[in-house]
Amino acid sequence: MNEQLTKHISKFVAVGDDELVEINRFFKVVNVKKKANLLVAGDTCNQTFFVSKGLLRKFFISDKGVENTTEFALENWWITDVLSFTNRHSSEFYIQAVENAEVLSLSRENYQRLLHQHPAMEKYFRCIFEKAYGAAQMRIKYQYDFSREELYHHFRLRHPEFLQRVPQYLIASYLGFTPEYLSEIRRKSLS
Amino acid sequence: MNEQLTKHISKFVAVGDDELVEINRFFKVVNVKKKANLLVAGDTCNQTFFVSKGLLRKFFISDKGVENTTEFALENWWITDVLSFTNRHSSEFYIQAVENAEVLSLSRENYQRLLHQHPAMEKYFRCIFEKAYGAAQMRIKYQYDFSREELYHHFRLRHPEFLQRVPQYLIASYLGFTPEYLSEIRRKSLS
DNA sequence: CGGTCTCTTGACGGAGTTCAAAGCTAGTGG
DNA sequence: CCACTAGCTTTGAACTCCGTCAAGAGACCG
Repeated sequence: MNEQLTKHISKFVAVGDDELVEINRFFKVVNVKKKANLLVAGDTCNQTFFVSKGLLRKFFISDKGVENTTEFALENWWITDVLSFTNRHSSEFYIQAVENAEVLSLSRENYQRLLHQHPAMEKYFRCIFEKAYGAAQMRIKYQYDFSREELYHHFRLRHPEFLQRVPQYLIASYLGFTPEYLSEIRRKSLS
Repeated sequence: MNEQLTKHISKFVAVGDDELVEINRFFKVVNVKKKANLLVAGDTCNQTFFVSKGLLRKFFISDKGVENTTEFALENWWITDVLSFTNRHSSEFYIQAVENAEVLSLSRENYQRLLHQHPAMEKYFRCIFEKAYGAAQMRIKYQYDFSREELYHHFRLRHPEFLQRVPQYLIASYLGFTPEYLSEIRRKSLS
C-alpha cells in the first residue's frame, strides 16, 4: 500500500482504510531509470501514471526533429496522454524519466474497474481533471500574456524546484524556445 | 427540461427520464445578448455555463490593454473560469456572447448539490473534464508545433464553422496575433 | 585523461509587431 | 429606407524579438 497515493486520495475524498487497501490493488509499482521511457510515440497510451518519487516529462518530436517538452511531473502529479488513453489511438508523445523515478501505473482496464467498483474514485478523478484542466487554462493564458523572456522569469519564480532538478536545455524546451536564447536571458538577468 | 442538455448527458451516462427531469431543476435558463457579459474580470465566477444556443468567448485584457480570446464555446460546450469557480477567488477573465445566446447556468451551490444527490453526474463531469483536459493538452501542443501562420490554417481546416460566425479580429485574438498579420496571411493564401 | 553532452557567445536573418492611414461594412436613428 | 458613423479590415514601412548557424568553453562520466 503506497502512502503517497493514499494521502493524495484522502485529500479529495473520504475513504475508509479498508477501501484504500482495495483501491491500491489496482496499481502496479514501476521503477524507471533516468532517460527511460514509459510511453513512446506511435504506441497507444494504455496507462496513467501517478508519480510517487522522482521527476518525469512528456514531450513530442516535431517534423524538424526537435524535442518539445510539454509537461513536467513530479511527486504527487498524474501524467499520461489523456486523449490516447481514453480514445485508444496511438500517441504522439513520449513520457520519460528526467531522474530515476518510482511511479504507480494504472492500466486502462483497471481504471475502468476502479471507477466502477469504487464510486468515490469517480469523484477523486473528477477533482483531479478539474484541477488539471484549470492548470492547463492558465498555461494557455500565459502563452498569450507573456513574451518568452517573461515566461522564463515567471517560471523561475513559481517553480524554483525545477531549476534545481532539470537541465537548462529541458527548461528551454518546456518554455518553447532555444537553449541559446535561454542562455542570453540568463546573462541579461545577472548584470 | 432542456433537450440539448439531456441529450448531452445521455451521451456519457445512462440516466432514467425521471432523474433527468430532477437534474434539469438545478439549471437556470439565461438569455444573453451579443456583446453582453456573463462574467467580468474582478468578479468571482459563481456559475458554470452550458451553451444551448449561440456562441460565447472567454477573454482577458493584458497590461497593454489588448483583449486576448482564450476560448470559444458554441452549442453543447461548457464554459467557465474553472479555477475561479472551484477556488472562489476573483477571475481575470470575461465571458461574453459573440452572438445572441441561450445558456444553462449552474451555480456553485447547485453544482455541489447536483454532484452529491446524483452520483451519475460525478461520472458525467469526470468525463467532461477529462475531455476538456485532453483538448487543452492539444491546444498546448499546437503552440509548440506550429508557426502563427500554420496555426491559422490548422484552425481554418478544423473549425470552418467559426470563420462563418466570428469576426476576423476575434479569430486573430484567439490565435494570438494581430489583425494586421491575419490580413496578410489571408492575402497570401488567395494568390 | 579523452570524449560526449551541455552551456555560452556572437553574427545574421526572418517571422511577426507596431504605428499610421485609408477603405470598407454594417448597424442605428431619423 | 437612407445617411451617417463607428467599428472592422486592409496596406505598407520600420522595427524587434528570437531562431539559426557555427564555433568554442566547460562539465561530467567512463
